[in-house]
Amino acid sequence: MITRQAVLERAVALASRVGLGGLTIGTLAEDLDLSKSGLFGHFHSKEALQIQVLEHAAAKFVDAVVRPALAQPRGEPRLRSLFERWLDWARSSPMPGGCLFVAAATELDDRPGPVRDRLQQLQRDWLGVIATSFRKGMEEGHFPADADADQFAHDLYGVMLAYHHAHRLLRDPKAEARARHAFEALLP
Amino acid sequence: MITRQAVLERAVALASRVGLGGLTIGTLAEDLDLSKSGLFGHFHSKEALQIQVLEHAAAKFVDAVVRPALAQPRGEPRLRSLFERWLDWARSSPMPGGCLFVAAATELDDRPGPVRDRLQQLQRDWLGVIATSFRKGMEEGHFPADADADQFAHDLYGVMLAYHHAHRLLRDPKAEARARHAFEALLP
DNA sequence: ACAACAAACGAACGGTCGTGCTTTTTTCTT
DNA sequence: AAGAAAAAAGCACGACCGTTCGTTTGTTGT
Repeated sequence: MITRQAVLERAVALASRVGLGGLTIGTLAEDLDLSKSGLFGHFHSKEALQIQVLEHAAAKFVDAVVRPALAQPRGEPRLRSLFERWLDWARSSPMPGGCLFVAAATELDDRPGPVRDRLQQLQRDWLGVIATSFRKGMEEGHFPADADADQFAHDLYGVMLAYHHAHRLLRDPKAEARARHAFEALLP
Repeated sequence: MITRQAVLERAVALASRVGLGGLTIGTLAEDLDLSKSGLFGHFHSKEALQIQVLEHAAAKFVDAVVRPALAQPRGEPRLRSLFERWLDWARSSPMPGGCLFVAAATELDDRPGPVRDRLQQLQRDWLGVIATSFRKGMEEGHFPADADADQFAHDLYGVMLAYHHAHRLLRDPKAEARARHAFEALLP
């Protein structure tokens, strides 16, 4: 018997390469040495599978990026940790095709439905984590009191997206250095 | 008879919504009131269609963004024009699903082949246009002499990607204001 | 030992995919 | 107006899609 966790683990890896839409029940089943119908029984529709893939990836993301960063001192060190751990995440072996959320964002941005809705919320949450961290930094006096935390979160995510683009599509060896440079320039 | 230009026009619009992979010969044919095989005859494989869609979109991009901006005075005004026209482009009616290149970038970043190669080159060219414009600005004395033009191009594209994400996935009404704010903060 | 249960299977369904063939229709040239 | 060339249509193919169904297998509880 195969555990649901193991299925989702493989599914996340696969979806990071081919997208949530390109993730197919047949190939995923074959990948797990399972019959199509046997796998299908675990979830009861492809849409349900996609959503659970998102949830699983989100849980992994919290474990790999958010929670460890929260262990850092609030303010700038915590923000820096969030950023560095996101870079690791986007290159980590369980995500061989790059960050699943980045791929899904452009894939689903025009396809209404529960999957898109869930992704939207997850991304809002992520931006919220960044903005909240920044606000804590303002309270600590690390950043000017009139700074805009939501704008910072937006801009920082832009740095991450630019890294993803340079690293994965352009295969630019300088991508990481560029991202770090952009991060430093962003801190007020 | 239907002109190749008209076919590609629709194909670009369709692909901007469903991606280059999601663009299907059947739906495109139906969309054009054409038989599948009749349409297929124009191109001789799906891959060829995808590449020509990229080429057509690139030609439109040059017309809508690059060429008009080159008519502006070199340096900062030209960069500003590039940026503003890119914002228009990403919202323009012929691209109802957002910028095709942004969608294709995450879709193809893990799928080797001629389509990916072509897209890679087009994106390098685009970053090159930005960097060159920035260098002209340095010559004009608009920017510090020790600035890094390639880094600027990378960062500016990050601003654009963040806008795309906020506007299209999150449907954030402030996306445009955020993008403009980020642009101003980026200019050295 | 036996019954209850869930997990996995194999086969099949209606669809759609990309891609070849052959035939009809339209367009262009003389 | 006639014939050549190009465009579109029609049809069929094998492959894969998500999904359903009935059956087999293996585990668990009594």
